[in-house]
Amino acid sequence: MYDEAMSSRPHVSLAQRKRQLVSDELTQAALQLLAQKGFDAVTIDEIATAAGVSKRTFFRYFASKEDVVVQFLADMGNDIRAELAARPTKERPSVALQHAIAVPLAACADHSDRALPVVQLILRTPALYARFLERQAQWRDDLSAELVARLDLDADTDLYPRMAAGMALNAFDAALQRWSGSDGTEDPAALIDRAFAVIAPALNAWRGGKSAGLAAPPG
Amino acid sequence: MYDEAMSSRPHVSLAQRKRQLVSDELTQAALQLLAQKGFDAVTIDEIATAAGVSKRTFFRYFASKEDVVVQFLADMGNDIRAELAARPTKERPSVALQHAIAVPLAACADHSDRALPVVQLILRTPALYARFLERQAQWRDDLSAELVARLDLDADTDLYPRMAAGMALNAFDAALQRWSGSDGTEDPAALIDRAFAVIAPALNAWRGGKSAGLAAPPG
DNA sequence: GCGCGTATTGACACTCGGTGACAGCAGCGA
DNA sequence: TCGCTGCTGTCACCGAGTGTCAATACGCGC
Repeated sequence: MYDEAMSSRPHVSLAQRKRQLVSDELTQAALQLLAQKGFDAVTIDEIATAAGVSKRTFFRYFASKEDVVVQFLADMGNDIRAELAARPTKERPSVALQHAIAVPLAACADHSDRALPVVQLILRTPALYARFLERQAQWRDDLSAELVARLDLDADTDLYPRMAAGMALNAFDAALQRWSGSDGTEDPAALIDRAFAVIAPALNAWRGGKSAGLAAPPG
Repeated sequence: MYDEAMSSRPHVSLAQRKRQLVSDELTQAALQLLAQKGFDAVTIDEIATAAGVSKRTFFRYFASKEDVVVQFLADMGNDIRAELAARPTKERPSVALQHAIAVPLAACADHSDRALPVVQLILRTPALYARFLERQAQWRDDLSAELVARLDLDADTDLYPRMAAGMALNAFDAALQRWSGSDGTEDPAALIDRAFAVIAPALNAWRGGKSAGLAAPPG
């Protein structure tokens, strides 16, 4: 994801690039084997051997078998939060959240040749899907915290940020499932549009602050 | 959960009750040990031995270590869908869904002496939470199907049922987390009320048929 | 009461995911 | 060149989960 090779940083000293190389090799070998033979039919020994390292080394790079796959989409969580943080503070939550979701998703869909098989593998493999959902829960907490900061809310009492983050990720999930189910045919941006059309009334109906004031969101 | 012992069914022949007994013993032993020592610190051998059976027998009753715990809340999914199906067809989705969530949750909170520790264990243990989310995803699909039936929608094109089910379970999850975090102090019904107050605008803004509503938020 | 099919169980062996410990080896600065 | 550091492979190990098999207990027809 990060293209450090381009900028001629002096301190990516050999060892670091070596490490990155092993990691990439491992990821590539894992994704290929898993997508080809199915999650349960591939042992970690196979993956490691295919990447030219030992099983022990595999676990020095990834915490679990699920991790290799889910890690592939891991950065998206950070991207979503970063995207939200980058939106104008005054922007309505629905718009900010929609962009925060849509941009990384579009970026993912842009390399659909690599991303689509991974997404399909995740959505079809219960163990992977469970881990994916677990990670989404972390994203939800992150997004919620970001919303609390943006809107100056009280996280301990207000249910809005958590629900809003949940709804946004719900839209993300639905779009991802449709996109994967259509083998990449359907347009992710359009799907996100439609999903947010459903949840927008709730996102925008929020009444700011602790007071039960009816102040409409800035628009 | 099911009280078959009361009705004098002739065909609950000994073997069946024996099986139920072992299952209960296993569940009880597992929940006690896991809540006491933590999920990872307890081996299946311990649980099985505590219940007076072999490790092999444990796996004849539960598919995994996570399953013993999550199974304890498994029926709630069916209850939620049944509750939704039992609501008047003409009732607004927000009201029907709120009842469908609130009733089983209240039933759960009624035996908080048993349920609370289990819920806290699940929410605090990543592996368990992941499995719980996985199960919730199934509930979401079930609820979605029920909504499609109730509202006579087209499941293949309309994102509303899936999003609505997701939002409802989002409310469920948020309420559960608050309830667990407050050690059972907060009132689940009130939490559900507040959560549904957030999502209701979206649930009610649905416009029947295939036309996707892109209207501005109410107000 | 007696034999027989069926279901349940414990014991054993095995695979695989995952971890700790240790020794060997490459890079890099003094 | 020495020594330090980080990465690696090997080995031993534990626990989750599964297949197999013999033994046992239940239910049923006789």
